[in-house]
Amino acid sequence: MIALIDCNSFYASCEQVFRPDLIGKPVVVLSNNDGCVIAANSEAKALTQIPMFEPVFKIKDQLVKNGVTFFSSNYTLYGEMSDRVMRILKEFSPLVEIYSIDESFIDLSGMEYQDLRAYGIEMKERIFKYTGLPVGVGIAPTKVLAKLANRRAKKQKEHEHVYVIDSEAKRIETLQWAKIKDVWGIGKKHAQRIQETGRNSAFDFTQLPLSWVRKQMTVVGERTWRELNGESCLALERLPKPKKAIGTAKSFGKKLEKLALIEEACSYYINEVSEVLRNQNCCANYLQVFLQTNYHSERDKQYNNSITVTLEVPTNNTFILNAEGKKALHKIFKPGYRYKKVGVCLSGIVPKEYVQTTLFTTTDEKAGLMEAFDFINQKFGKTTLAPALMDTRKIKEWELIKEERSPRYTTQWKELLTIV
DNA sequence: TCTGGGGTCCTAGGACCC
DNA sequence: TCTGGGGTCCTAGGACCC
Repeated sequence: MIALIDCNSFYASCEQVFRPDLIGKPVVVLSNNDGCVIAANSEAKALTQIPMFEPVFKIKDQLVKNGVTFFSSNYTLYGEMSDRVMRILKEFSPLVEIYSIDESFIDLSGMEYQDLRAYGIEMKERIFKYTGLPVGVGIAPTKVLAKLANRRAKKQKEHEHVYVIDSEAKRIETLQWAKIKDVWGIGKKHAQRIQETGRNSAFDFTQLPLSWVRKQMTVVGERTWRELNGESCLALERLPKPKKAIGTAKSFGKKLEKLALIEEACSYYINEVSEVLRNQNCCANYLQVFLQTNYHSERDKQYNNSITVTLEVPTNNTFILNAEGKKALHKIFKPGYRYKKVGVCLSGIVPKEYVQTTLFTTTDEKAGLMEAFDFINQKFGKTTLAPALMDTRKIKEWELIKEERSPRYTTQWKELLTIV
């Protein structure tokens, strides 16, 4: 058996833990630049029918009128709260697959004859007691069914956030209850294609011939079909897989026209992704840089371009990547546009030990430099050392807007919760 | 005025090899 | 008259996830 534990309205719940005055009140969390709604607690959902990813400017009046509290996203806080939850889950099973910031699959094999519902309730209660975060628990023989069980736990009040599929009758009942679009792995397009055949529930989907599923939905759809039918196809992953691509791209706080400012943002991103790459003990073969104007705007002239640089020797060296990134950016930059976003992406990722050098280059003589660089930044703070291009001395004109960010209660001494 | 960010996997088709 | 068979690698595009 497999359990799926996920946190209810995770970001909003994290904010409420440190703001008990908001318990029972509507709370939403906004995306970077306070652009869209990315999380809403049940009170907020009930009150205003807020569609996720709705641009904030369109609904701000409505939110204010209904007394909704909004927060800018505070990923430092959410990441650390997530760690706490995952650590508690490890007390319940030796095999925990962290699937996302707010959910994990855990292995319960060998426990089939225990009272799994009681075990699920114990998880839920212990997590709430230690972290203040509410979670839902779904337990079933396969991952896809565990996802559905979790959904049922959350949607049907009488289950009190824990639901176990431990019999054929419960499996069928749950499949009949679930809509096809609610199944994990079936998105908008496939749901539509399935509904066009006159099938609406997850159960109906399991009755479709496998040949049809395979043809329309590839092997991915076939696995979903089998998992729903009780055949496990998706194993739990003990270790996180190394990343195949590492990228970052963020919208600027305001539109930018000057190359120098875009260059600065680009170097920040390269600094970030190369650090992630080094933590994975890898090097990258390719560096992609892209640049975009605001495609929502009808008034602005549009321009999007990207360029992929093949590095002479795979590297994770911030300075080499920065120099290459700058050259690439100069190639695609065109003056006269109001730019919205710059992004970088490292790919062709290989383990450090496998790097193939050229005939005329020796292995990186300055390898120790990056180690020292990371060590110092870890000890004294993120950008204690940084490429000059980043110019960390001044206020960043391109920086994200986060007007309503809560304190980083759990990671910054200066931002600890104070009780008056 | 204002619209997020970071990923994965699969397939078809082209180009190429012997 | 009649033109094989078995592969690999790469990329773009589609679909999905949180």
